[in-house]
Amino acid sequence: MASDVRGTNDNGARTMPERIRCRECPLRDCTGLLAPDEGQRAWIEAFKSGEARFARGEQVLRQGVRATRLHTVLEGVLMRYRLLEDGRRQILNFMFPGDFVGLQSAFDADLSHGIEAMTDTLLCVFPRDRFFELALSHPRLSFDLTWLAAREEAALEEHLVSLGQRNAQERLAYLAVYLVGRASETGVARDGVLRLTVTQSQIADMLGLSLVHTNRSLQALRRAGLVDWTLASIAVPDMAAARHFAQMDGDVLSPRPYI
Amino acid sequence: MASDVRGTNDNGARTMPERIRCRECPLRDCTGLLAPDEGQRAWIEAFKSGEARFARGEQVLRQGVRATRLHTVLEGVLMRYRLLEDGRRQILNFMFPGDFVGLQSAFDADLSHGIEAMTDTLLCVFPRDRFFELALSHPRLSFDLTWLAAREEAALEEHLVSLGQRNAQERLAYLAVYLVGRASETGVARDGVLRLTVTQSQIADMLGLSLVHTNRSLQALRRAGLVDWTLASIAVPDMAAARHFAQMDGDVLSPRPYI
DNA sequence: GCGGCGCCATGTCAAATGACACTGACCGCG
DNA sequence: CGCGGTCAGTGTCATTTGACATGGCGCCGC
Repeated sequence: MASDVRGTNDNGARTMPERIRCRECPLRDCTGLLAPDEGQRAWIEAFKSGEARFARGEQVLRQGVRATRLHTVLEGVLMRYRLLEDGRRQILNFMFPGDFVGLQSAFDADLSHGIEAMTDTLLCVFPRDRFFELALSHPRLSFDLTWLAAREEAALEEHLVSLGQRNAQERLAYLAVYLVGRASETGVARDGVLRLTVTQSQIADMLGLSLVHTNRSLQALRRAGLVDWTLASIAVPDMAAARHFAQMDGDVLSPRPYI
Repeated sequence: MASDVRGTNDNGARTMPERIRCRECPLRDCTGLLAPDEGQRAWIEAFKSGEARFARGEQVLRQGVRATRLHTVLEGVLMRYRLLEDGRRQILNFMFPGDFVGLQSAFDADLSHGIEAMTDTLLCVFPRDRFFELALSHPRLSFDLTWLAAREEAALEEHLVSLGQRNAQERLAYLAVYLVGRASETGVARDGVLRLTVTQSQIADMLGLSLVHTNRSLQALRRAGLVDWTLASIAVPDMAAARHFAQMDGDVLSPRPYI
């Protein structure tokens, strides 16, 4: 990777001039994603300003600052979180390949959340300045963004149901199913196993549980054979059973567009 | 109202032929809203198919069915909720004048949530069929929808932070501040008092608390002088104090566009 | 090999929250 | 007027969840 370095952005991450052509986009063959047609690809290619890499643990966007870039995840997994003044942290969602990162910063002044890489990550970079222009001149693009925003909204709603109505074990089962599902869609996981390093502290901060209680509840789920979640991987041996345990109704997955 | 009845939709609500011209839209002078310009107004007027009224307690859209209409709230307050199979209910958000109702149904098959009127309500009705066509031919409209979706997303994130990180009293204070704020923006409340009938059971279902605990925590807040929330009204005597108590940082309110 | 660090695990106790049963106020209705 | 329904409020007790303290284990740098 070191040989790729051509510059450094404000976060210290490696930024590279555009190298991947959209027609060779790593997302193009992903089963869960709906590749843009040739016309759209041309607009996107014109919009794209380059790529950026981040290592696990690095901050992609910081809460409270005004971002100048928009991103699409090409490879890797990220998380979006919100910090309270006294240090409490709420993880809002996880982002997988194809997700559009930073829509909020396209509209708003300061970012109300931060974004951190959970794995080494490759992002497609767009300049914020041209977003307006592009969205207004390319309705299809704008439409797809609306679609993505609606999807994200639906995911947040699910999380909200979890935090509001499910107990600790149900939340954990829900989150495991959600993550493995998202990862499978996007080619990051297969066979109900997701190799991703998530600490129990991150799980706790996502689900509104204490660290200790998260630990105990994870063990209970493991003993029950529903979810086997270790530091480096999430395994859901029986998806249907886990979904039923967490009271998740069938949510139909339609392929997502991406920018 | 009875004299206005011209037809009945599948929910039993009164539907009327279009009577309000967009240029006389009740939203046009609302301080928190950004009225469309003349060009946009023309598209919207062409898109609009009529109006609908609902009384408090009526279901506007039912969870699990495919909706055929999209709405903009003209007058009144609604709530969006999600039911689990065993009867648990999570209230996801409240909708105020200017909000676009049913974006999800523009994309997805079945609705993952229901919508219920909290007050008597007047909605602007759009046919779902033409949504695609219109969004693709009018980028500005599509752009505004993205904007609205991003806003809704931000609200859900706030709620998520509440459920995940705040204790019962903080949640209640947060919700009171949120509701009074939204209502003030949209002209429904003034002077930190919102006259809106919300039962403690609804509050509990929004905040993931039991009914009893909601009751006790409300009383504690009342004794502390932070929030006075009764069946028919929500009063926040000192907004700054309540915001601080709930650890809400300043969120800047920019006027919302509407369709 | 040693110390420090990050993470998981566990024991004990306390606090927050929920379940259940009941009361009283209010209101619309016949 | 009584009746049933809805809703706020309370008392008591159970359960869930959190706080704090501690130990173990693998990893890494020195």
